[in-house]
Amino acid sequence: MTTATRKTRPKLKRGDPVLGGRSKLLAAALQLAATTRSWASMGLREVARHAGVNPNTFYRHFKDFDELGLALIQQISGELRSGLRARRRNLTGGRLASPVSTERAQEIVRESVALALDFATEYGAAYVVAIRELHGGSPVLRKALRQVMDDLAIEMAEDILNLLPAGLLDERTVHELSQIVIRQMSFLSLEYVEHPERRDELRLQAETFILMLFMGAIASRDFGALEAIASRFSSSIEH
Amino acid sequence: MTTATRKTRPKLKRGDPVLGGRSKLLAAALQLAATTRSWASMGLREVARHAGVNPNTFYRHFKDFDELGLALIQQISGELRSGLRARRRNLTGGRLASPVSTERAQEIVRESVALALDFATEYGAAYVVAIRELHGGSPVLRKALRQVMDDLAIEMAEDILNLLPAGLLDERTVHELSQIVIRQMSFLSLEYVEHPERRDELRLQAETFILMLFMGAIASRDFGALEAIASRFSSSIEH
DNA sequence: TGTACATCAGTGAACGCGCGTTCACTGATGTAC
DNA sequence: TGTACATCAGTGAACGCGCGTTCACTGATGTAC
Repeated sequence: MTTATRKTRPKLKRGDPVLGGRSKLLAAALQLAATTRSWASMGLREVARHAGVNPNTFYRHFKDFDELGLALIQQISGELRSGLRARRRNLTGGRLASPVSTERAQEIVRESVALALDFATEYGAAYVVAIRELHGGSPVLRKALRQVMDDLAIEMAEDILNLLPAGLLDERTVHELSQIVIRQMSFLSLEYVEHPERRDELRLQAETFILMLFMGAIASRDFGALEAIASRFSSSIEH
Repeated sequence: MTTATRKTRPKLKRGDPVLGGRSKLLAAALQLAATTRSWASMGLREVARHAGVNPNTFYRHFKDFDELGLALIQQISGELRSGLRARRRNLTGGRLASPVSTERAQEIVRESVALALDFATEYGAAYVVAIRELHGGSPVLRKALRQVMDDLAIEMAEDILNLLPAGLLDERTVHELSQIVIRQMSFLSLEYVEHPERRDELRLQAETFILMLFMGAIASRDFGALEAIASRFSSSIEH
């Protein structure tokens, strides 16, 4: 062999960001998946190239792409949930009084939606990839991502149950509504990441949707009263 | 060259299904995309192999995969919409009277949800692929599929506007609600295609969701009445 | 009704390229004594 | 505190394979006259 010019793990100067091949690969895969095509269509060499790393380095850390994907999901969902938890403490200030003030409810919804959109800004690439792969090709990733969504829904349901006057809506209903809201918000967040200039429109749409859904749940406890409201707002034109 | 055994277009016997290479490729691509991986990760040769056709035949009909995908979308969305239109005529029997009967509304929702689920059964593979590629890798397909969803929402909004007592909800609101319902139903339909045994559960969830959403829209026209309902159902335990 | 010809829809062979994976190697880091 | 050694995280070269694409060809179908 000639005089060895073989590259090896480069010496770190003090203060350098410690980005080993593993982190580089994770970041490169996320970025590629977000900007280019789907997870399944990425190539090992392509990711390694973007990470500036030998293709072989992949095998040092991951068995296959699913494993890399799971690592990414674990990392980011962890950040996201701890971040959500921290910021949520600021806005849930004790249970709502009964009779519920619609204004106060609107305020809470507004803050929560803003929170969700802020996170979409912060984790744009991850959002895009996560929602794509939620329906995507790999069953392993799909399952993991559904779990993340379910966990979010469960936390949201807990918050709401703590917030609503006791007895107004039962636990099961609140959990189902939370799931629906989380799903819908994933749609809207994606739309927002792709078109940030439509923030206000999307924000308003989300707020209205959430309020209507919960109001409907409450109103459905008294069909009679609801029908009375409806008849007051219908024109008398019939046939 | 030896005695030519080169295959060519096989002679059709009368009564044979006329499945040219084009149709075979469309069917094979749909099936592969539904059962295996995502659109972007399919290969030309792979699809041709499944179609039992020379790889080259692909180029006789399509420039690339986007073109094949668009052809598929056009074909299936056409079938779906004309099918929907036909079956819908049976259930929209004139405008609802005012005061609205909650029972009659429930009935209509029930029939509509059943209709949607039936179509999901019929077009299972197409549903899976469509919803996957709605967030998928190809911008061309994504755009086309969103258009399909939007068109569905528009038709749904028209139906609802014809059904509701005039003046109860304005056009814009109904259209937004329809969009939300279509999105949510796409989620639930996918779940249904993957777990047909959960039909009843999913059906009920869909019906409840739709009713609550529209009831909420109606109830939100009178916050005062809504707050009154809420206070009647809240426990007196507060703090 | 025939006939000449263009177009269509298929074929097989061949190309070069990038891919995933394996191999043998190497220097830095961590650990037992 | 040194030292010997195992493990870790990286390297480059090489493999065989499947891929997309191009080429030249062919028989069936449609069309103009």
